[in-house]
Amino acid sequence: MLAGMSRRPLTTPRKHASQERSRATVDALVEATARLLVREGFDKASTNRIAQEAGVSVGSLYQYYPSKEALVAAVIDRHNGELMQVVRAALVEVASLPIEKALRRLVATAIDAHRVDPKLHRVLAEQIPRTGRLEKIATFNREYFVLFRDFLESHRGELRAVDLELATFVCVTSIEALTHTAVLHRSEMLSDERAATLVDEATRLMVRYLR
Amino acid sequence: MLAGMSRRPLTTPRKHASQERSRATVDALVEATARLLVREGFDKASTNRIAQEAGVSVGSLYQYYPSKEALVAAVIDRHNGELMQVVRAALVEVASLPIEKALRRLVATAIDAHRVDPKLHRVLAEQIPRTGRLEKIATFNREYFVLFRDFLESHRGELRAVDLELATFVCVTSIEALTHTAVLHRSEMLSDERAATLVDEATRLMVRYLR
DNA sequence: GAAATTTGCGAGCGATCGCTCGTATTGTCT
DNA sequence: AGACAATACGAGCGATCGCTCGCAAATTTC
Repeated sequence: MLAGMSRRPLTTPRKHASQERSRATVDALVEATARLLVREGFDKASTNRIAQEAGVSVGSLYQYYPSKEALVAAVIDRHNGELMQVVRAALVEVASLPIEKALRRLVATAIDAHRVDPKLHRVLAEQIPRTGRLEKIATFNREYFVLFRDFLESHRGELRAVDLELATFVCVTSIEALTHTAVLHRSEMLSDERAATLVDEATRLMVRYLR
Repeated sequence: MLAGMSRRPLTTPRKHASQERSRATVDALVEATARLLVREGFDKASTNRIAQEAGVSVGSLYQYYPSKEALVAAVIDRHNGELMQVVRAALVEVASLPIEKALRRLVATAIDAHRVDPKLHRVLAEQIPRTGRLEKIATFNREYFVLFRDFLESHRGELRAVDLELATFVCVTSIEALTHTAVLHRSEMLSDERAATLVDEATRLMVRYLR
C-alpha cells in the first residue's frame, strides 16, 4: 500500500506544490541544483548537499522529487526551454529569408544559444550520464530536428534533390557539433573577427552542401 | 619514502609490473574494467567490483592503480590506440589519392573506427566525466586533428584558399559528429544501402566545402 | 635453502551516499 | 477557535564507496 504506484525509478516530480510556500521550496531546489552542478559537478551534487544549498531539509526535497535524477531532469528541462525559445524565435524570423542568409542567421543563433548559460550547458553536456534514467537531454535535439526539417522543406526550391531527413541530420548534427565545440572547447575562436569567419565557414559548409 | 611523490590525485599507473605474474594481474584489471564499464556503466564500476570481476583483491588493484580514474584512463588509452591504428593506416593509404576519393575513404574509415568496440566507445563517450582528472579522452581528437591537417596541407592544390587550421576544425568536428551520432544513435542509418548514401552525403559536405 | 623482494590478499576504516519516517510547524477551512 | 491538511524538518538507517594496512604466498637473489 505504501507508494506502490510505480515499478521503476522516477524522473518526474512527485507532487506538484499547491501552496505558495511550497512552490518557493521547489524553485529553490531546482536553482540550488543548477548552482551545485556548475560549482561542484554532477558527482558531488548529492541530495543532501542540494537540500543544504537550497536552505531546505532533505525530507522536503524528497516530498517533491523522488531522486537526484529527477531534480537534474528539472534543471535540464528549464535549460532546454530557454534554448528552444532562442532557437524557435530565430527559425520563425528566418522563414522567409533566402537560404544563405537564413543559414547564416541560424548558425549565429546556435552560437548564441550555447552562450545562454555556458557553464551549466557544459556540465549538462559533459557530465550527465546519458544512459539510464536521464536520456531526456535528447529531447532538445529532437525538437530542433523537426523544426529544422520544416525549415528545409519550406526552402525546397533552393535545394538540390535530396532526402530531407538525411539532409536535416547532416546539417543539425554538424551545426550543433561545430558551435558546441567552438563555444565550450575553443573559446579563442570567438574573439570578434574570428567569430565572424567561423560563422562564414559554417554557413558555407551548409549552403554548398544543400544546393 | 612511501609513495610521497605526488601531491594530487593520479591517473597514471603506480608501479610497473616486473614479473610476469603481475603483468597478468594488470591485464586482468584493465580488461575487467572495460567489461564492467560496458556491462554496468561508469557509476557502478567501483574499485571493489572491478577487483572482483578481475579475480583479484582490492589490495592488488591499488598496488598498480591509485584510483578508479587511473584504471579508466588505461582503458581509454588502449581503446584510443586501437582507433588511431585504424585511422593512421587510412590516412597513409589515402595520401596520394585525389581529394574526393580520399575523403570518401576517410569518412568510411571513421565509421569503421566507431565500430571497433561500439559499446565501450559509447560508454567512454557518454558516461565519462570529461572534467577533472579524465580529460584524457581529448587526446585522440588532438592527434587526429594534426594528422588531418597534414593531409589537407598535402592536398593544398585541390583546395580553395582557406585557413588550414580552421578548415581542419570544421572537417574533423563534422566528420566525428556525423559518424559518431550515426553509429551510436542512428544505427538504422547503416543498413547497407543507407550506409553508402550517408558516406556520399558526408563526402559531398566536405568536398564542396573545401574547394 | 635462507634471506630479501615482489606480489597478492581481504577484513574493515571512515566517509558519504540515497532515502525514510516520526515529529514539529504553517496554512486552510468552517 | 478548533480540526485537518499541507509543508518542513533532520536524525539516522543500511548500503556502498574509495582505500589502507598487516600479513601470507610466491619469486628472485645470494
